[in-house]
Amino acid sequence: MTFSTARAPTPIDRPYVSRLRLHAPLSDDDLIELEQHLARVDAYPAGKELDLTSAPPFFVTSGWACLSHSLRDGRRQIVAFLLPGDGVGFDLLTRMRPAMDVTALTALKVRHTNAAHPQLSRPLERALAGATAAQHRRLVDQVVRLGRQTAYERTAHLLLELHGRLNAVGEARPDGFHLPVKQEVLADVLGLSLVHVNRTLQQLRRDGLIEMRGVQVVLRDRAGLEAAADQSA
Amino acid sequence: MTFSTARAPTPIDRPYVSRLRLHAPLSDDDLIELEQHLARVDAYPAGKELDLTSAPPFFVTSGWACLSHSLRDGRRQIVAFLLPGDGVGFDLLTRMRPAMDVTALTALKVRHTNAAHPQLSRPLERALAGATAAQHRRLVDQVVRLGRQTAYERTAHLLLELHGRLNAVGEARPDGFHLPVKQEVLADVLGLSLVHVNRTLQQLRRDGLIEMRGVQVVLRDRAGLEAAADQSA
DNA sequence: CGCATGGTTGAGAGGTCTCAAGAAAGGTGG
DNA sequence: CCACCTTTCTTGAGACCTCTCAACCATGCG
Repeated sequence: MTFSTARAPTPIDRPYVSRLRLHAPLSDDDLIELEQHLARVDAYPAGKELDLTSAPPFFVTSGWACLSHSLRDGRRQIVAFLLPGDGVGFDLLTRMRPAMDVTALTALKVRHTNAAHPQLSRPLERALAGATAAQHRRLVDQVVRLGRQTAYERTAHLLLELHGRLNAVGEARPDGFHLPVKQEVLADVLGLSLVHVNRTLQQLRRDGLIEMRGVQVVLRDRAGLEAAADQSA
Repeated sequence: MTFSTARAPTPIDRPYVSRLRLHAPLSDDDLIELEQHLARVDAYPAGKELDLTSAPPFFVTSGWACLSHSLRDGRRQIVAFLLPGDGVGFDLLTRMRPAMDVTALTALKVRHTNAAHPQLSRPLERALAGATAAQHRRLVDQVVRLGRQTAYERTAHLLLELHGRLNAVGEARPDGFHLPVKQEVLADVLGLSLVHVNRTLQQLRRDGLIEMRGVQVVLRDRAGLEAAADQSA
């Protein structure tokens, strides 16, 4: 993956473009401007914790990361997944330092802005604000999942969320996606134990809602999943 | 409660001033400017749902409200409490409309800005951003509570959060505060059943951590509560 | 081939839920 | 000021969901 050409960015190489375009139309000029604000590329191995204290905002260009908080006794809650195309450090939530860890869940590549507060054009700002709003909406979803849904419902809902997000940046198949994290990580997102995540996934499989071949997830019955995920008022 | 005098605002009448001053120093001129942006006062009875679709941002001046989401089958999750001094609609989170309800939990008074996007001075903007950041931090706390803490821990943590927030706007005693909501509401915030909230509060009482005389909560053993609330990494 | 890692299974314990009823508190009209 | 009614809190008992502990299996890799 290379970032040397500023023109004609392709969605594949630039997931953040796909992501931003969901929230506001961006002209070629906007994209060129965006590229000019982007500089340094960093890569991290899976498991590496990122230090955000002094780093400018960045976009995830490939791989998965997470925002998490750990309790004294080792319990960990993943607050949000950071997927390709996601911006980190642009908003107050992801710039929040104290007591929040950002960890690479897989091999991770990120692309930093060259300034802490890049001065962006209106459309870019609007797109970024839209992406931030979407992130906040997902955080609310996460609260509802953890507070009021069963393991089965939570899992169905999360799988749908992940598929939707990956699909938006061209990283999903129409009916499935690559899930590159251990069940332990799913447990930490879902607020469940590893064992129960395993059993819940099996139940979803037995019910014909999903299929899992290794790290590949197939959403076999989307309507069923959506019914299980509930969450609509 | 009157809002007619623009000068010499007192923290009691203007909880949002206390709140904002936590996050940035504000001069008298800043406060005068703020007052000029504030207009209409609305009052709502307990239980009333607020319509944010077309309303400009506002501050809660007295009473409690909440941001919540309900599932089809009636389960409700309160995402955040809105206490006196809290701003609503200034940031992306609380401006978020679809599928989020804002409900008055007690008799409520709010003070609207007269514009949807008031143009504020630097210090005011900084203070508002700080308040928003604090709100996001609390949302993360909420995720951790719901995902990884026991009923006992959640409850202790919430009581400390509420005391801290009320204290910051002068609505708490040093060792306690007025808790104007039913246990059912606490249940919906804590992701627990009403019955279990009741039992958990009793356990906290039996352990000598708190005291509850009607709606008055006394934090009898702050160190014990903090230990129980854990959540520090 | 053997180890390491991650997934799967079983069994029992524990936390939390639901249902249901009884006590306390608060408000209202006589 | 009391009687009554409603709301809220409290308590009990059993069911259920999820957890922990502890193996065992599958896969991949040196």
